[in-house]
Amino acid sequence: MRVLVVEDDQFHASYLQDTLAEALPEVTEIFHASDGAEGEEEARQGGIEAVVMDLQMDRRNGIEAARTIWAERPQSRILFWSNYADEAYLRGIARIVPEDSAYGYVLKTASRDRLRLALRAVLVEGQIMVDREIHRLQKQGAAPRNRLDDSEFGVLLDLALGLPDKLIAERRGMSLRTVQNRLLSLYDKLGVTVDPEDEAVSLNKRVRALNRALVTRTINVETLEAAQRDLDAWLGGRG
Amino acid sequence: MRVLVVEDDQFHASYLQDTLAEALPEVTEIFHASDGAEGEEEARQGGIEAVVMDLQMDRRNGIEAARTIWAERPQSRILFWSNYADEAYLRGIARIVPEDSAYGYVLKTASRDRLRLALRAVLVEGQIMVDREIHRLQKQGAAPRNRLDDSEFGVLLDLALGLPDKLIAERRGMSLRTVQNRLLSLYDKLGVTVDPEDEAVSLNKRVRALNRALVTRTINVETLEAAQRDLDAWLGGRG
DNA sequence: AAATTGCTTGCGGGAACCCGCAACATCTCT
DNA sequence: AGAGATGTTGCGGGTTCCCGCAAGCAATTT
Repeated sequence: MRVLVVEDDQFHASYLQDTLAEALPEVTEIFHASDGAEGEEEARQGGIEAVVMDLQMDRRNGIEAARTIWAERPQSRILFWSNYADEAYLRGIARIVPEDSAYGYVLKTASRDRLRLALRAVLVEGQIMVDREIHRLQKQGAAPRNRLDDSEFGVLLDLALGLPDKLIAERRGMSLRTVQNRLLSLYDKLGVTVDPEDEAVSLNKRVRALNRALVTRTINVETLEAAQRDLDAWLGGRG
Repeated sequence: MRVLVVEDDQFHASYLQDTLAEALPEVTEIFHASDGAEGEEEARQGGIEAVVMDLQMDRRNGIEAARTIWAERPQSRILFWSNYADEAYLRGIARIVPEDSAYGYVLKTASRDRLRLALRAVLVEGQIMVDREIHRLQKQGAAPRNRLDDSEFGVLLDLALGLPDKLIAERRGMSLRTVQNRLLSLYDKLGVTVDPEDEAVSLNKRVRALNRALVTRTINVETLEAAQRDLDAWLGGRG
């Protein structure tokens, strides 16, 4: 089996390669790329179907790279391996994973044993495996009705880009008032409230919503950058 | 010499320790902490005056840890060692470094040689040393008049927290209109413009400003969290 | 069939924001 | 001392935003 490691940190890369070689005897060759663009290229060249992918990388991040790899070879097995358990990454991945592909998500802080297990489960056995830490994150939101649905999340992204209500409405095919309703529930779920204590401080809701979404790790800067590209594309096919 | 390494990534930590031991013969003991709070504690215990400090850490980040270390022992020599060249970190550091302390800033992508050099220059020789990559960042802003001055940066933080003009004015001791002027120059410098091309899209300036500040790495999420704490303190002492 | 619940949409008004205009106050340069 | 250059402040008005209110529509319950 030929495995591609996409990881820009040299220490993590070599650790991964060591663990791979040691834990999976069926691995015959290990390729390496140090950013997303290079990773796509390598995957294409090598006819690779098993990938371990870092998420934060400079030129092109792991999610984008995974998207094109899956677009070209949907049966590829990809194990994501990241420092953070941001919900933003989960949404990004959930959005691009093909119908029945194998993938996994492990934190870099996981023990070597857990990494070995994930490597075997995803790359060899073709299972789906998500780190417990992360799964917890998904659930916790569900309890206090804090979880955003897709439509709210979309509006959040548009808001975060700075679009005015009118444009959001046009883009999402909703009426102005409906967009505003979405915003209201967003404010609610993100905890943008008029604290009964600090009655005095009334905040700018829009900015506050973006702020909260960031500090709760609902979105991150990379999400913003990706959303901006989508927006530009949409504006292009319209103006 | 006793050196403290504050770094939550185990690989980076052991790489640092190796390099330290090998490059600085005058090092007699190496202590290790894996987050800021622990780092402060260790520094206190060990009577440490030379520190290598990661910036992104969970419980308490490097800047905050450095602040308390310097508060307790201003002559401490601290080498910051980080993945990113965010302007936000530079400002954070510039804000807390005591009058004539030795410090340095090296990127994790720097070569081993450069790291060795920085270790010696800062920890042993007591020099100030900033990675070329980062220095470039500071300059580049200066050319096209993009650089924010301190007063603008303060207003940016308040804006990012969601404060309305009136409160910003009160907090910064400026008139309402002056705050708005600051905002105007902020919008200008951050590139929040009405693109003559896309005349159609008029954006929400405030949100857009925060968005731009984030993607240009002028501020980051940790900045936001720190600013929030400051704000809470200020609100507390006001009633 | 009627009632309940949930979502969308229009209307309207108060608040906040953006910003041109103009009057001053400082500081600098000649 | 006089002429700019730069920064602060008040005023006024056009926008956008926030959101209560109520009417309409669909799905589910009783």
